[in-house]
Amino acid sequence: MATLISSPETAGMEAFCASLPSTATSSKTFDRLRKVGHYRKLKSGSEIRGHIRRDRLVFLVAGATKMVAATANSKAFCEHAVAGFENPSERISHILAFHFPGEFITIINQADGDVRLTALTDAALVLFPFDRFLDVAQDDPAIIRHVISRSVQSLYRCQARMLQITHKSARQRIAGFLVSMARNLGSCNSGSCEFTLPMTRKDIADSLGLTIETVSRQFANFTKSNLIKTRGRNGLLLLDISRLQAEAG
Amino acid sequence: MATLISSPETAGMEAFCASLPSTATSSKTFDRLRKVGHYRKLKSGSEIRGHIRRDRLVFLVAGATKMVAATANSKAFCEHAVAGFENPSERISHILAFHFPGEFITIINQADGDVRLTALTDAALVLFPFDRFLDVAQDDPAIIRHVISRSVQSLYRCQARMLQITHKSARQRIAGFLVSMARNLGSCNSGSCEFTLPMTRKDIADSLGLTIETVSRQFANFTKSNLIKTRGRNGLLLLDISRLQAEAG
DNA sequence: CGCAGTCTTGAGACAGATCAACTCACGTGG
DNA sequence: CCACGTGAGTTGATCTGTCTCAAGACTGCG
Repeated sequence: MATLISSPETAGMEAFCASLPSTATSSKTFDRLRKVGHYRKLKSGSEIRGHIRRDRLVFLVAGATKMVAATANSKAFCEHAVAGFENPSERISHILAFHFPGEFITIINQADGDVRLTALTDAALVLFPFDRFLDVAQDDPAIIRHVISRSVQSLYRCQARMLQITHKSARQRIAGFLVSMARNLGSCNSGSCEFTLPMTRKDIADSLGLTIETVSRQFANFTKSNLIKTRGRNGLLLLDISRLQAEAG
Repeated sequence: MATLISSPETAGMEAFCASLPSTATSSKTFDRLRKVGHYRKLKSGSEIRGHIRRDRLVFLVAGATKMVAATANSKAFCEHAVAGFENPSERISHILAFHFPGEFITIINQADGDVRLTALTDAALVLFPFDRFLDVAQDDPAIIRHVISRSVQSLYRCQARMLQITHKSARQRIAGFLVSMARNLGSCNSGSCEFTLPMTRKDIADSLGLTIETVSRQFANFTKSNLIKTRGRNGLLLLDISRLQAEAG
């Protein structure tokens, strides 16, 4: 059990295995999963493309990522070439989710969906070809259930977010976003909490279906209401999470 | 193989089994699934509550259903008592999805999510306790993969819908909705198509994040544009699905 | 220190929500 | 079979929140 000081790679795999339910029968399964998985580091801003041939299951070890979807008509994306040449059609991009350490991410290779996983900070992940992962997981009831359970939870969260986006005001959406970030980045559910946002205003806007201007205005409003304080560009101090929670509705 | 004339119940189970991938090994699995599943008819308007103890997997044999989510603050729903006593807070309800024959539906028992499955028409379904379904499916690689694949697809569709709802105009959303209904209710992807909508304008509005008035106005607009014709309250004739598809963007 | 890009702030426009009145479809009971 | 009532749907007038366009301020990097 006591592991020797391990290489980053091994450490990543260990983190992944630790997140799975540990059953008596599964140490062999873990070994097999280690062989199928591929450890990888991702520099901030770099990405995994959606046009991969096979579906992938990704375990996020460290850092933060976003999943970006481009709609069909805005497909004429520049290839991220010079970085910052804002194509007007880029306005129509959308962030499906942010991810934090310990999460499973499913990248599926759907016809129209040009989906990309982009690192918001330097990140470490373990990549599995989906079918090969299943080949191994098949033999371990606990693991396969874990994967199904995660998948169902993702669906549930997606639906909850849909509710949020559809029937809530900009102020409510931002409040909800901040509470969620407090949980993910500051591990707090109440009181006050300080952390650094890994994403830009545009990322926030794109994930909530708003514009950067509206996001900025709401940050200003919350500051006026003494609910938050901004620290430079990305630093953030939430003063009363419970009240923010209430604002989110 | 040649089945005797079967009771409705048996027919329902057969329809369910037929939807699964048929592998050589699985006839025994089917028998076991039949034992775990519970066939049930649902009268139009009646529902399966979310406060069930265990997660459920539901297979829709016939009819149409909607999955309704009530947000936390509108929890003071009247218990559907006299049916039609419109509580003002009912405005804040949302339809997560419509379902049509052949679909798998997952009802999860989440803390805040007061989720209900309601029949839009008389419907027939097969209910499985999720964990018992998995107990059986576990032994059949093809089936467990099928379930995972369906689940992942649901997630994908949810994300696609999120895109739709977030960045599209009312006209685009309705166009997309109509095309989708043509596929589900009329089995057509192009040309013209006639069918009866099983849901009300309010259902449509709630599923697209609009108001009934806006939905109504868009129907009127499409009629003026010679894209659709309404036949009474629920009858609908789509005149040019391709053009509607284009309108959806 | 200066530049580039992000973020903030303001003024105006517009899509869709809201409020309100009206019409119509459909089922019920005479 | 038709008259009637009720809830669904339509249509119109107005209002509001968010987007859009535009200018300016700040961060953080080279």
